Amino acid sequence: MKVIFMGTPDFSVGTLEALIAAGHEICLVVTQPDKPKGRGKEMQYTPVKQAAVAHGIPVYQPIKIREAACIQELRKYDADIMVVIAFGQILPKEILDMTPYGCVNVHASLLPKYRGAAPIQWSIIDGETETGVTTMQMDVGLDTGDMLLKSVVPIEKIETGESLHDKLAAAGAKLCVETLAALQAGTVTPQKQGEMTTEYARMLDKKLGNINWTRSAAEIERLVRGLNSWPSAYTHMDGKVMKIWQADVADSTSDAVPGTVISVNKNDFAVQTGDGVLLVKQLQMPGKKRMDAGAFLRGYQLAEGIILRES
RNA sequence: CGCGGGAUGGAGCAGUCUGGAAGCUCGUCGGGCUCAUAACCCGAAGGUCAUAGGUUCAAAUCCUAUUCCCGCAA
Repeated sequence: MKVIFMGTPDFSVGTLEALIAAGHEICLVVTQPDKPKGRGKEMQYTPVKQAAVAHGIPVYQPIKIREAACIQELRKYDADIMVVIAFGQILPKEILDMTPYGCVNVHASLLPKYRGAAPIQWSIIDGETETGVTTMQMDVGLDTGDMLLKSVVPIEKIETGESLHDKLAAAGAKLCVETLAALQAGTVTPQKQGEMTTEYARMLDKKLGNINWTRSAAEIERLVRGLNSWPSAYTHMDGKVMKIWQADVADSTSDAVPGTVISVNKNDFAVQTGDGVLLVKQLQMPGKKRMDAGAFLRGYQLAEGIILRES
């Protein structure tokens, strides 16, 4: 089919490539405007733009897609369908209705659960045992469109936000190709999501990673995994930010106040939480690389009894 | 030119301000002790102190340039 593809981050790239590989004609790629990024504040292409350029596909980067001029621009391509995946802007009804097959969205959860911006990480933080990807026929609501196909992905015990992101991106790419084929063949029946009250997976921000030690060790461990590798969970030691990249829940406990380092071992150290003890396995200090707790302890000689705080 | 930290045996760090013998906690290898050990004791190997210049009697340390890594902010 003749496809207009809309997407921005890494998550979208696999699907774009899969559509190309499946033989669809991508007549236009729409992505967010380039922004200064990184340490030098250099302008950088979005991951989707990089891929599009590599494939020689025209790129369109509107600041506001809902403006009339932008809508006119899209009309010129006379596409059969639009595929939208993590684009980052809300599409107006005019665009949703523009093509014969409408707009298909790939969402990284089993709808209607985890609608919204950060379904991947929240499914880990909440302790779900499985998640997946869903394709839907977009409507004006946020992730409320009728569902087309689903693919289930289990969440492993050691799953991180990043590892799950990669799995779902791959699953989404595959499912999107299948969805287009099914739409074209007319073998798929859109299914209502229902009006169940569902919580939106709100956008991640840095503050979310600030560990509240009065939570349970199990919750903190899930937070650490879910926010790895972005934006990361962290706490403060001696006024410095300590990012925690990997941790385990220990069986032991103590009556120390939450946040207290209750024991320092050879390859990790134990922190009292509101419920249970967390073993810190891998961490990072400002200006330093990620390192195993064992390596950290050799250089820093952490003292038992020190208290980790939220600020 | 957004702000800032860093580069020292295999790992993590100290030493740099106030130039003058390469240090600490580990790891590795050998030996010892032990029923045994990730524990303990003894010993050993291993570093052009990121790179290139400069100052000096003398540079990890001071000056200049370069490369690479990272935190914040966006």
